[in-house]
Amino acid sequence: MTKPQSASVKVCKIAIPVPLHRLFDYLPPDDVDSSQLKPGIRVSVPFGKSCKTGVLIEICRHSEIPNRRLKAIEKVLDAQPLLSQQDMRLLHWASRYYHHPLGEVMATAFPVALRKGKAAQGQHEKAYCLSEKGELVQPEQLQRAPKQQAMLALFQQSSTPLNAAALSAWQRNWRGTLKALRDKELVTETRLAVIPAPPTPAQPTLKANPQQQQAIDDICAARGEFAVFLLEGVTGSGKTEVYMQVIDQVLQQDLQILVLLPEITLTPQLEQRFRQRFAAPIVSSHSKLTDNERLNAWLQMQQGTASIMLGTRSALFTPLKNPGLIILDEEHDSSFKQQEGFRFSARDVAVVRARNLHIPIVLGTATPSLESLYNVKQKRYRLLHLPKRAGNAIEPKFQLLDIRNKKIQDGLSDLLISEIRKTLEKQEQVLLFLNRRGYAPVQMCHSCGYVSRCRRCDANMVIHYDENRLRCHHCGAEQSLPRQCPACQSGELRSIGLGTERIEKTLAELFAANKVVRLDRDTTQRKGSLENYLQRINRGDADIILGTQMLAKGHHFPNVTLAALLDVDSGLFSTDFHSAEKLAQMIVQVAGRAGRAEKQGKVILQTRQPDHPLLVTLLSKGYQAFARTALEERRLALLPPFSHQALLRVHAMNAEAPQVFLNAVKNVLTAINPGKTLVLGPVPAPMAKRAGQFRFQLLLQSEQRKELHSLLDRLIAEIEQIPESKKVRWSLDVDPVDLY
DNA sequence: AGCACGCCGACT
DNA sequence: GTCGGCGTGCTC
Repeated sequence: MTKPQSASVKVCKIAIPVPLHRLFDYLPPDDVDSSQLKPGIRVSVPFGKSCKTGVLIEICRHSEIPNRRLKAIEKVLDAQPLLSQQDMRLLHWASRYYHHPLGEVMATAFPVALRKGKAAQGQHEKAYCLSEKGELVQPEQLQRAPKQQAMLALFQQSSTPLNAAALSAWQRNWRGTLKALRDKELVTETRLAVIPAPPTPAQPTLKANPQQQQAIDDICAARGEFAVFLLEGVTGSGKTEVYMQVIDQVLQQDLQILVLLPEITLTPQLEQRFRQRFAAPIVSSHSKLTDNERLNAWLQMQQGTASIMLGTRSALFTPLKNPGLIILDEEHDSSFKQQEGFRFSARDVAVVRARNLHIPIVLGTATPSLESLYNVKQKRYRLLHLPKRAGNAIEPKFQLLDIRNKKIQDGLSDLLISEIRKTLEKQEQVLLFLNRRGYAPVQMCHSCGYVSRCRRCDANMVIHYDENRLRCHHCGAEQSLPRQCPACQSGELRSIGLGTERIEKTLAELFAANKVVRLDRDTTQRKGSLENYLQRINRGDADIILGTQMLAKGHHFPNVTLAALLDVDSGLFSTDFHSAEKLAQMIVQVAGRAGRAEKQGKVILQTRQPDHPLLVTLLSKGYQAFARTALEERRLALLPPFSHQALLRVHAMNAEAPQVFLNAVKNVLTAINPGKTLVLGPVPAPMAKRAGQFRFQLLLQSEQRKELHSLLDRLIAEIEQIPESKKVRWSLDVDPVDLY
């Protein structure tokens, strides 16, 4: 039985996570009192053939859609909105600023469990412990089942119940073994309390040096008001200590702290330090946790039962019952910018969030982004500078190693090899950095020149000898490694270029007596394996550490005294104007890994461009000087931050459609453009074909942010009218950081 | 983005 | 004769 529809029927505007720039109208559910329909609650609605979880935005009297076509909300999921009005405002702002559909923006504020419509209730996490029987059984009694034997021993050694995360860290396929032990009633299931056990006694705070104290005082003086601090300090300058002492004071006011970090790899380390220090509930949120773990963490911050959250980019929108402070560490790191879908910058949105909440935010880094330095110049951010701590590590010595016309074996020059040997003889560790994984980026036939290209991308397949496969790093396509040239059937296939896997094999030959550890996405894919490697390295159970990006991200390797970047040149010649900044940050960050104790470190950069101004300025005058020069270049070229950009990206299966569409867009733009905004393109994307899709882009640039944004508003309305838009998929990237 | 509908090639 | 390829269109 349905209610008679009176003239005063209300219409609910729902934000649904689909890439469409509009809200969807629904009738209120017939069994629910309208007082329960508060903006911000989640609702389940029929959408097309399926059901989706959306957020109620507003209730109005009328709909543009004829009433008889309206469907009713199926279910109200929340009694109260889970997000505060301020956070809803922030999401509306982000949707407008990034010109991204509100439904998708709203969805990113919720953990996956809530996006799927789960109730906003904490889930007690499953854990396992020994049964009474299990405590008595000797593992040796399970002779015919070595895996069960090992797991039983693990339980007998552990003083606490083990959860899924702990078991995964122990072994990848633990579920089968666990089931066998539970069937034998040696292990039983328990539930872990949501709130962690009473924390360990807090460690005493260290005595801050004068500069640290100044920073702490400045930040604390801004409590309860909006202020942005750029905390610049090289590795070893004691940034974390500043964070912790400020956090301590915020905790004393019973306020919460949100700490954002670039990658999950850093979270466990910092979490451990925080747990030793604070007698306050700490939760973390990153992609290696299960949906329920992340839901629990989110709810505990929302309800105020946890005081500190450590999380990655997606933790930015975690609701805070009593917000007190936001800390964003490694602010220069480009992983704070989401690179698909809702392409937001967690750093920039975090600043806006702090402003809305009237709380301070601290951006920490050893290598500030040019945008942040510019904001300091504009007096929008306050700079706090921590010099290197006296008595701590000595500045590493840089050496530009000119490898032109030098003998070089798989990317390692003779001079570098002898430096490595010298370091190893002193029982010290070596760190080698190459930002390319796999064995070699190209496989080529020596007799006919055939190259193994990806069928779906404008890219070559990368050789992975370890798995005996060819892989495309852009679409994930793979095939087994051919033994013969597929084109001419000759056996002369060669590996061209370098990857970490190849260097690893060369190092194993050159330094057969030493242990080499390779850290890249291929070797650290498994949960907990990076932590295992890092422990190994710090135990001294590794002599040469070789790896990609992830090496440059803040890990402490106290015994490394030689760091080398095997190929800096590939970073020098990119079309993207950000690349110089990224390379400089990378060099400084890698250098930060070397020589941290009393031993002076050495940093070697292999290059065929020893006179390149970027390298010369950076090495002779330091990062600050480099940044000044780079900013001046941006100013002269009117590039960001001296102008503002938005990139319209388009892709389609059809090769012509993207360009045809963008030409039409350009025509529209010339008609509505007030004149000062530059329209550059359309041009093919740097990788014109990727995963079978043809890609084009159009860049808009303006000195006035307002002008750019009002143009984008009008453009989006017009785009939907362009007939060609139906044949392509398009998206906007506001403040793009890389043009891929 | 999903998802269904719809019209043309290689299979039982 | 059908299964299924992806071009097209729609979602309140």
